[in-house]
Parts: sequence; structure tokens; C-alpha cells
Amino acid sequence: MARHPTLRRLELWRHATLATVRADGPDLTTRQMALLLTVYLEPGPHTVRGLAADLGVAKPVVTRALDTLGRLGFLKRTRDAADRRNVLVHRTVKGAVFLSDFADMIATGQAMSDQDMDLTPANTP
Amino acid sequence: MARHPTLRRLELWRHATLATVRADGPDLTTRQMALLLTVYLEPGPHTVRGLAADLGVAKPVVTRALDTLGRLGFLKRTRDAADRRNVLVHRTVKGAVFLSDFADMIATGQAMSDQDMDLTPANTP
DNA sequence: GTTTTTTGCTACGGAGGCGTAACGAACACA
DNA sequence: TGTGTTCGTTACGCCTCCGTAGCAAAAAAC
Repeated sequence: MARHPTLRRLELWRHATLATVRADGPDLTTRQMALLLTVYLEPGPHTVRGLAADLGVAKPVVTRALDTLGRLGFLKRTRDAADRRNVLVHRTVKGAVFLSDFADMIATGQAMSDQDMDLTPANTP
Repeated sequence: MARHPTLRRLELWRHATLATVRADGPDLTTRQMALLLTVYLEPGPHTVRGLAADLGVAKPVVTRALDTLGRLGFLKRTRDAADRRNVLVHRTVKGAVFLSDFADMIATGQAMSDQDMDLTPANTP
């Protein structure tokens, strides 16, 4: 690991967040982003109750996040045929594209912080 | 580089955002986070106008973010003695601690995503 | 068949951020 | 000195999110 792993991690985060701020895409809440990533990275099936427990938030938070993310086309809701009380959350192509683009922004941040590390002499008065 | 760099980056992001969601700390906006990181990582002095240009947002956005981050004790405002129109933004100990803890959460996410998918013994970039 | 539990949603008031427009204070320059 | 410019802030209406409480529908328990 490089000289200052803490700084390097923060710079990675800065470049990615800065890219999302500058791009005029939809800026998701931290909770919405955590929910979206959980659905796409964890094996399903995903229910409202399960997601609420996973994120450690109340159920209406998940409902509202699904409203917003569904309106954006990043997720889709379906009734569970086996137990019709449940709602199953599904991935979409648009959501996968969004996350893929986001991963590219992280990658750019990694590359830039690598480059910064090599060049920066020493500042911070 | 591991087999699936895209998935690995998204898992890193998920673990860190999930940790901030579960922790009952202050949940900052993406813009607020980008502003905070810019002040702490980029060499100063930082003015409102400069930060607005750096983030690509309007000035009132920066003023409001400084209000919130100042209320949290993560940043401090000072009048520029040389040009009293300017406001200089300064770091605080509390903000440094917050970002240090945040970097630890990123590190945990890195370790967990390494563990999840790196079965082949070949890391240490 | 009737209660009890589970699931997700809606309703409500409150809080905070956003974008635009306008403002006073401080500087620059004639 | 007077005019114009730059700086940060404030004010306004709008929108979204939050937390709590209560709701109907479906399943389970009896």
C-alpha cells in the first residue's frame, strides 16, 4: 500500500462523488444508493422487509426509495405469487447501466489518486 | 487486477455507504461530502466562489453546505483579512476525525470485497 | 369460520435542500 | 470622489425526504 492509505481512500471517494456532483444525473440519497447496490450485488429475492432489515431503516424508507428508484427505471416491483403479501424487487437494464457507469467513475478516481500520489511533493501548510 | 473489477468497486462502495447508513451519524448530501473532502484534500485557501467553481454548483449551494457543515463542527469560516469580501474555509479537528473514521469504513469495505471474491493469492498492488 | 399476525403502503406534519433573484459590504479604478 | 465590479449572503417558493402512526390485504393460527 502507498504511503498514506487514508488519504488515498479519501481521494478516491472525492473524485467519484465530485464526478456525480458535476454530472447532471439524478443524485441519489445515501440510503437510495445503498439500497440499489444491495439489490444488484446481493442474491435475491429481495423483499421490502428484508431490505429494511439489511439497511437498518424503517419500512416506509424502503417503500419511498423504491418509489424513487422505480420512477428512475433503476428497479422494478413485483407481487410474490407464492405469498401475495410480499413485494419482490427486481433489477433492470437501466439500473445495471447506471451502476456500470458509476463503477467507471470510481475507477477514474482510483487512477487519479494513483497519479496524484506519484506527483505530490508535500503541501498542507 | 482481480477478475471482476467492476463488481469489486461497487462492493467497496456498497460496504462503505451501508456502514454510514447503519451508523446513526449525520448523513450528508453528496454535495456536502464532495465539499468537505475538497476542503480537506486540496491545498487552500478555499473561498466560497472557488469551491462553487470547483464543484460546478451555484454559490448559495456552497453557503448552505457551509452552514450545515459548520453547524456540525466539521468546518469553520473566517473573513479574509487581506480582502474582506472573501470568506476562507478552514478545517477543524472534528472534521478530520469524521473523515478519518469514514476512511476506516472504506478500508473495511475494501477488505470485505477482497475476502468475498479473491480466492486467488495475488494482490498487493 | 373467526381471530391474530405479517406485509407493504399511505397519511401527516416537520425539516432541509434546491434554483433564482435580489441585497449590502468591500474593493478597484477613473 | 463617484461609479462599477466582485464577494458572500439572504429571501422566496418548490420539492423531496424523514419518522410515526395507522391502514387494507393476505396468510397463519385457532
